[in-house]
Amino acid sequence: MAEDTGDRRDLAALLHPLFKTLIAIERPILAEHEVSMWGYSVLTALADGPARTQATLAESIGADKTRIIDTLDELQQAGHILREPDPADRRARLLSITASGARVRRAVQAEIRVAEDRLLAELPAEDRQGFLRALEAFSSLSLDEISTR
Amino acid sequence: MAEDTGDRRDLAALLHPLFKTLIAIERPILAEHEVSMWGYSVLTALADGPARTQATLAESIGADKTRIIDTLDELQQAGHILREPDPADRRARLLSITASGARVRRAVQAEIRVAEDRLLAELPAEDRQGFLRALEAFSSLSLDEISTR
DNA sequence: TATTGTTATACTCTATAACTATA
DNA sequence: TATAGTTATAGAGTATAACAATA
Repeated sequence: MAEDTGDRRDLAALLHPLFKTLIAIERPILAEHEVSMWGYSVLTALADGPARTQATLAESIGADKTRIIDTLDELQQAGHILREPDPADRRARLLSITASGARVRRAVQAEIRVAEDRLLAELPAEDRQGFLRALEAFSSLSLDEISTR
Repeated sequence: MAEDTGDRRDLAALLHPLFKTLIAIERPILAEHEVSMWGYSVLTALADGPARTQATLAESIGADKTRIIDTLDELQQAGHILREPDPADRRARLLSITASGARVRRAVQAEIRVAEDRLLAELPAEDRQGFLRALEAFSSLSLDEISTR
């Protein structure tokens, strides 16, 4: 059986151009729909269900609670999210996605998907499969724990 | 044959935590050897051969010529690179790696490799192979052209 | 006049701490 | 006093333009 002890460049160095390419693919699509990267991230999180506080929402997308405030302001002003004080604890803000927000998120994701598929089509089919499976496998790992071990 | 038209998250979103993990793996190793991320990148580029100008070196590692100047200062002061005016064109600086620089680069890369292998070991063997092969395949693509098409 | 390297400046992101309002 | 949200500030990283030396 072949093992992976051969020569290769650092994974970060290999991944970096790919990552930059993916960001470059997303940027114009997001701009066209007038949503920021963080805004899209928030919409994606809220599409799975409402959030009870801004802090938990921030944490779920790997952001700081102070960093998403402008994002929430924008999304609210655009009518993409609801953001209302929790009657049970008026310190907290209940966050949920609106029909408009859901529509934008779906449109953005669909366009990103098309562009990504065009990129993946450059790969041999078997490598493409392996790549996607490995990404799924990684995403089910708890990378935070691993890196600080 | 199974095609990859199933549901999945955006590739950038899938890649981001992995990329962050890889950076987190590299950071303490680089710190221990007192080299910055850009410094390591420069050493890696020069390990393949000298550079005729700073601008071409910068471009080869995806940086701006103005951005690597402090890095080159540090590497030179640490004795990791040689940086001397080209006798044939005294505007340009000939850049090459020293024995010390090569030693540091090898040590850093070896340690990074060990840590990365530990991470990859969390994946099923077949996914690991597919992942590495896909990365190699991507790196031989001209991603810059693709993203701006 | 063009090119190489350098410096200066501004702009974006991010991290931290301090503040307010509720509890 | 503790917590949720907000604001202010500073720092790192980056991009751009202007500058000095050489061609």
